[in-house]
Amino acid sequence: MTTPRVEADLGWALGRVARAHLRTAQDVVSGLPGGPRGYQVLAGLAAGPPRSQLALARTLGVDRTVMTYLLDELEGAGLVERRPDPADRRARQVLLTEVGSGRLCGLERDLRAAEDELLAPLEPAERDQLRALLQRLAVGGDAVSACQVAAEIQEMQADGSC
Amino acid sequence: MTTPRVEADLGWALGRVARAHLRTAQDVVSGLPGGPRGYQVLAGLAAGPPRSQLALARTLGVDRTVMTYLLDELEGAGLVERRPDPADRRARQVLLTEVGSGRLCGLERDLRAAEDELLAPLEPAERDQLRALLQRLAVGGDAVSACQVAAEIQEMQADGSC
DNA sequence: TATTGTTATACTCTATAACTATA
DNA sequence: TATAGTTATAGAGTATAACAATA
Repeated sequence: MTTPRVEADLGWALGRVARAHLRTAQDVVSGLPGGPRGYQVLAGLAAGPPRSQLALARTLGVDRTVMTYLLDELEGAGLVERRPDPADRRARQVLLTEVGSGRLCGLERDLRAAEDELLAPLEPAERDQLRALLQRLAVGGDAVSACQVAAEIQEMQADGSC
Repeated sequence: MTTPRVEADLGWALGRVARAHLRTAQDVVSGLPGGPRGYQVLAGLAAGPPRSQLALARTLGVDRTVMTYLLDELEGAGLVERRPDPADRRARQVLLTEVGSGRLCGLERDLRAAEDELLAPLEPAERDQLRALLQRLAVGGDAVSACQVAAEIQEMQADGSC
């Protein structure tokens, strides 16, 4: 054995890849309020019914206090809109504005390109494998949800909706 | 489309999985100086020639100033040892102590078990796939290095060295 | 002049608790 | 009593610059 054993560690590999992706994403979304997190908020709002701040925070894996700051910035930039939830006056619905929707489309394209560069060491089929495996883990291993997500990605690409 | 589009995002999936792994690792290595980072230092020292603090910092992807604090703690706990490099009096060689080596073995076993739980949604073959793909990306896509790492993992497990 | 390791400082994130207004 | 959102504060983690010793 000549190589340090840490390279066999899943946590080490995950950390390195995640950090590398974060650096890439930061470059791509530079200027966007909230950085990569801000992008994820926009993506979390797209293609679905309006969501509460709390629901959004949970999908993104951040505290609800962080969501307040993020949305303050994004709303200030005119990318999202907060409106009271008619069904529950404690909650607020968050929506993507026209501007935000357009911005999201461009960012998704740029990010996809940057990611392909990041995944360059892998064959195209392997990249899809990695995406699929990580998605299944991230959605909680629920095979049905994972399958649904995969179908929607294809749909999205076929649509040309973005 | 009913599910938020963020779930199709690689950065989102990577982030969620990496955070989940970090939480798991923090539980497992609780009490170890430096937490998961401290474990990675120990793993980085195992099965190789003594390494300088800077080399170690680079593999772990942290600043060299962080390495100083980490090693202060680990050395204080008697897990590693710093000695002057006879070939370069600016540098210091970092070595695993007997205690550190033993501690590492136990931690590796516990971590492996915890990781299997984390990867439970995937079939055994898929877990290996994911590990392999992430490793190849993390070592920089160098297929030779990646292959070497994979061989060493098998060797390690066959060895029963830990 | 560049590099290794150390120290001190500042900045960014994150976690926590407290507060309001609703349910 | 519990929940959604906000605000303020403290802590961890990280980045930066400056320094001494050596190459």
